Amino acid sequence: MNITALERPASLVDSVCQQLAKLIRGADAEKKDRWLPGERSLAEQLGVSRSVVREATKRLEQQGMLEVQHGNGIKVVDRLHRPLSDSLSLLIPDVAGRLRQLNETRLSIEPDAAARAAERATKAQLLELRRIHSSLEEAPDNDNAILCDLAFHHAIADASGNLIYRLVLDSLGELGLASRLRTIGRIGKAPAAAHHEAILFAIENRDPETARQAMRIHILAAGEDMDLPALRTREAK
Amino acid sequence: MNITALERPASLVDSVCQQLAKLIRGADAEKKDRWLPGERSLAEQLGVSRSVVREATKRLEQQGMLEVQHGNGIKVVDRLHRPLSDSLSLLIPDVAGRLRQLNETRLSIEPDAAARAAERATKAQLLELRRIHSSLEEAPDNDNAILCDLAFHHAIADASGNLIYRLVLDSLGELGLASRLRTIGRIGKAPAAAHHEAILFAIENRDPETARQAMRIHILAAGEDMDLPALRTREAK
DNA sequence: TGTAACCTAGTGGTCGGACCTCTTACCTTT
DNA sequence: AAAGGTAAGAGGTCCGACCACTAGGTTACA
Repeated sequence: MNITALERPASLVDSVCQQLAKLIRGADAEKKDRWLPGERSLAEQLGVSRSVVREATKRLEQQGMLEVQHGNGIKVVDRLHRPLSDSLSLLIPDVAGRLRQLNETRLSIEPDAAARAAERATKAQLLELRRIHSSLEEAPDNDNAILCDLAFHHAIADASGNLIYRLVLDSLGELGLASRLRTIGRIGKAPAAAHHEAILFAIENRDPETARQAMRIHILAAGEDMDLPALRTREAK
Repeated sequence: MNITALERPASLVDSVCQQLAKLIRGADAEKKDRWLPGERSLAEQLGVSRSVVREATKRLEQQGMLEVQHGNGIKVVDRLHRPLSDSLSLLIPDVAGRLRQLNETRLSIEPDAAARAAERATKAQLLELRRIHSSLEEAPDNDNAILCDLAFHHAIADASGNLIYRLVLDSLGELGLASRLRTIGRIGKAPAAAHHEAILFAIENRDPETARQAMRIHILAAGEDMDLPALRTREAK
C-alpha cells in the first residue's frame, strides 16, 4: 500500500467562506439589494462561533463580494459594481487614457468571448440572449438602451463558458458603462441593435469566426475616435 | 467658517493594518526570513485586543504580505512570492476548469499585449525585456526559470502601454504561476527561451503581427492538453 | 397635522480569557 | 549520533460581555 500525504481538513473559516461564496453567486443578478443574515444568526445556522463568521465575512468583504456595514448589516455587493481592482482610477488618472485602455482590453476579450459563446452556449443561454436583444429594440430611451447593451455583453461573457471573461468585464465596472454610453451616443440605438443582431445570429448559427468579427466591429464602432495612430507615433523614435 | 465633513476615526483594524504594513515595507528585501511578534505580543504592544491583531494579520495575509502559520508564527512573505488574488479559487472550485479558463483568457490578452508592445515599447522597456530574457537563459533551475518567465510576461504587459493588461494578468495571480509551471514543465526551459526569443525579436523589430502570433504559439504550448474539442462537443446538441 | 426630537431594537466592533490543536526545539534514552 | 518523548508557545476556535452605530418607530411640540 502506498503512503500518501493525507488531506488535512480545511479551517472552519475556509469552509464558511466557501459556503457564503456559493450562496452569494447563487442567484446574483436577480435582486438589487440582497442582505445576508446577521453575524449571530449566521453563526447559529452554520454551527460555528461568531468569530469564525466574522472572519469569513471580512475576508469576502476584502474580495469585494460583501459590504459589512456597522450597525446595519451585511450587504451582497452587486456583481456589476464589483471592482477586481479598485485602484484603476488611481492608477490611470486621465479619463481619455482609461477609455483607450478599456476599449483595447474589451477588443482583446469580447471577440474571443463571442466566439466561445458560439461554440458553447446552451439553449437556455441562447434564449436569454435573444430576450435581452429584443428588450434593447424596445427600449424607450437611451438610458434603458445602455443597460440592455450592458446586459447583452455580460450575457455573452456568461455564455462563453469562461467565468474569467465575465470577471474581467465586471472589473472594468463603471468605466465599462462610460464606454458603452459613448457607443450608444455615437452610433445610435438602431445601429447598435443591428450590431447585436449580427453577433447573435452568428452565435445562434454556431459560427465562431463570424461572431468574433461582428463583436470586433461593434466595439471598434465605439472606439473610432480613440486615434490609435497618435499613440503609435508617440515613441516611433 | 466652512462646514466640512469631519474625518471619522479609522477602525482599529485599519490602524493596525497600516502600522503592520509600514513595518513590513520597512526593510523588506533585506532579510530572507522575517517573523513578526506573536499575536498576543503584538496585541500588548499595540494596546489592542488579540481579536483586532488577528483580523489585521489575516487581512494582510490575504493580500499576500504575511503568512500566518498555525503553531509557528507570522512570517513576512518575500515580495517575489506574493500571490495576488485568491478569489478565483473560490469562484471556480475545480482545478482543471481554472486552468482551462485561465489559458483561454491569457490567449485573449497576451497576444494583443505583445502586439501593442511591438508598437509602443520604449527603449528602456526593450532593454528591460532583453535583460529578463537573458536571465531566463542563465537560470540555474526550474524555479528560477519560472520566475523569469513570469517577469517576462509582466514586462510585456507593462510595455504594451495598457495598464489594464497588467492588472488582469496580476489578478490571475497564483493561478498564472501554476499555469506557467506547466509550460516550463511541459516544453522545457530551452524551448521556452526560444519562444521568448521569437517574441522579443518581433517586438524589437516593431512587428506587431509576428509578436502576436509568437505569443499565441507560446501560450498554446502550455495549453496543448486542455482538449478544447472535448468542450466544444459538450453541448453540440 | 406635520415635523422635529427622542427612544429603542438590532446590527457590527471590540474586548479578554478560556481551551484546543499544531509546530518547534530541547531533552532523554538508546 | 539517532530515535523518541516532552513541554513551551504559536495560532485556531469558542464564549459572553459590552461598546458604537444605524434605522425605524414613537413621542412631543408647533
